[in-house]
Amino acid sequence: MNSFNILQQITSALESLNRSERKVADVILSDPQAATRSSIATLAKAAQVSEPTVNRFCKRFNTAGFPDFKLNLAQALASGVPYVNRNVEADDTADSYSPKIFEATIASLAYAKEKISPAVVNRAVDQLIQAKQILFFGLGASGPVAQDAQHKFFRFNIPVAAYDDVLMQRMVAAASGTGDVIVIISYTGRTRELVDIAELARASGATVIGITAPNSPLARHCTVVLDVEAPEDTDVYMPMTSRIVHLTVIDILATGVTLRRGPDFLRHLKAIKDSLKETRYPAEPRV
Amino acid sequence: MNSFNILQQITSALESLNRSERKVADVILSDPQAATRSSIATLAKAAQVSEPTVNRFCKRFNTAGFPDFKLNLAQALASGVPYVNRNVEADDTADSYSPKIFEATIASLAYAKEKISPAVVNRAVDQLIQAKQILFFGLGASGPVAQDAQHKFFRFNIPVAAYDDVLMQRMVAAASGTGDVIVIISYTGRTRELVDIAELARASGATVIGITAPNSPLARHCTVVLDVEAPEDTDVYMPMTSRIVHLTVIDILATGVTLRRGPDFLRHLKAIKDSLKETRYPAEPRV
DNA sequence: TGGAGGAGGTAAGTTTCTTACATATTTGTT
DNA sequence: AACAAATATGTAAGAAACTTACCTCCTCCA
Repeated sequence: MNSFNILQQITSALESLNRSERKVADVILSDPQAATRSSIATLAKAAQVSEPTVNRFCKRFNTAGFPDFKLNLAQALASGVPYVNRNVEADDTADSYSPKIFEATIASLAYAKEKISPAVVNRAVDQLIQAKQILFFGLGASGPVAQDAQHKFFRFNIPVAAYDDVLMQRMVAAASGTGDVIVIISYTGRTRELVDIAELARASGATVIGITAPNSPLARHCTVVLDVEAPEDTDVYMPMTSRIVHLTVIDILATGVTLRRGPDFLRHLKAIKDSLKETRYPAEPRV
Repeated sequence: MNSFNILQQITSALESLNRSERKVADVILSDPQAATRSSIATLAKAAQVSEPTVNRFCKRFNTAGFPDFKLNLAQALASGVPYVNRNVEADDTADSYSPKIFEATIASLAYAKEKISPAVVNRAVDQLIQAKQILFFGLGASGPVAQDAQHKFFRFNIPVAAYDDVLMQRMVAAASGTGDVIVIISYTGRTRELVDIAELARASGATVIGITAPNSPLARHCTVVLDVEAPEDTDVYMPMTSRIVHLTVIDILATGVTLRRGPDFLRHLKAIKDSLKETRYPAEPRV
């Protein structure tokens, strides 16, 4: 991977640049989009430095030269990953905070996309496909994620349930056994109760799949861990992007299970979907 | 905007290209990433055509020339928007379906980001901030979304509830009145029951905010409609990306309400968050 | 079968980028 | 304070990349 987002690199290196390079950086940051379209001569003139200075600037950021630099810049801009501090600020209006929230969400998905290990996904799907019963556990903001997962997996006609309170989770974990798969969803992986419950479930012989932070206490008690790294806490004291990544991981698991089931199974899903038709107003013709 | 995604344009224009240009297109599509790094000479050689042919190819796609073309290409690649048919296929493995799912999710968020109207967000926040009581309604896959919203808005110490079954929704809608805000979440906007419920709620004097498809039957009965356009049904008979967009819209509404409440309120949120500390294992030092 | 029009190539010209080298500026040392 | 060393920046030439103008060849139709 492309050593993530050259714009951020520039921003964070600003202090350590010397005078001329600083001028170049300022010009680029003031309008990165324009920078991608301009020639080295234009940019040098705008920054009031010589062309080789711009070239050296590019090399400092591990690019082959100016054209390569522009390419990286273009990609950084297109990736939707914000380059300056794009946290929501107290004086933001709807114009500014809604794109910020979309961007932050997109950025964490892009990050998770790179980080997720297909091998681990496969192992999780292996377990799910063999399960006699699947149980989804989540607390707080992860409660609805567990519900959502139940809603998805219910269609596989395997017994499936979701629990969002500690007492039920504990009882169910204790009562579980070989062939049961418990999927625990936790952003931090540091909720004591859930760690206990994972331990309990393992002791009873159940398989535990964790959708949680890598190397967390919870992760250590799981049979399979789907790492979802906890990004910095950019939101206003509420879990926002994390649960969306969790949901996407659930989608991936559901897709994995669907594909393993093969084409006959797709027909079964279609039947379920069709059964909803009558509850709906007919679709209107597209304009 | 950049007349979205040059790779898709190339793919769809494939048929209409003449022999040499077709060769160029093939080389580019076979490894677009490589194309962004190569010179016009390299690419011409790879496609076994002359350099001007490549140049003409670029101009055909409304770019100024080869460098500009490469820039567009780089952005298309980085945007995460898939360029070929990136639907999950029956023979996909975890290597291929997990990135596809991430990409599809990112693409719908990117789309929604452009489509959402800050003015409408503002009107929705206006309603929510004045609400005596907020109620979130969702059925099926939108049930968990409503739960999630409840979980978020609960922190605002306004009375808030979520309902995911039709009977309760109907009763609550009938019992509602002025000052109550009902947020109805529906992907299609064509579920008969929910349309009835919206009508009922309006008749009782409640404000109805819809997070649903534009111009749908449901949308017509709402006080404020947050459009979330229904993308083509790319997933395997399950709602996937739609509910993630809905959740993000909820995040935006919650953020809007938080900001309107002002700085004192942030302290209140922090207190709630801190209250969870004791239920956790301490964070481990970062490596 | 010949001519018109399009497709594609050649080669020269132009722009853009890079390198080598020279000059200036800063920093540290005595 | 003054000099040396290291670093920073610019100049100019050369190389690479890109574009344009023009020419040839092929195809298709009368």
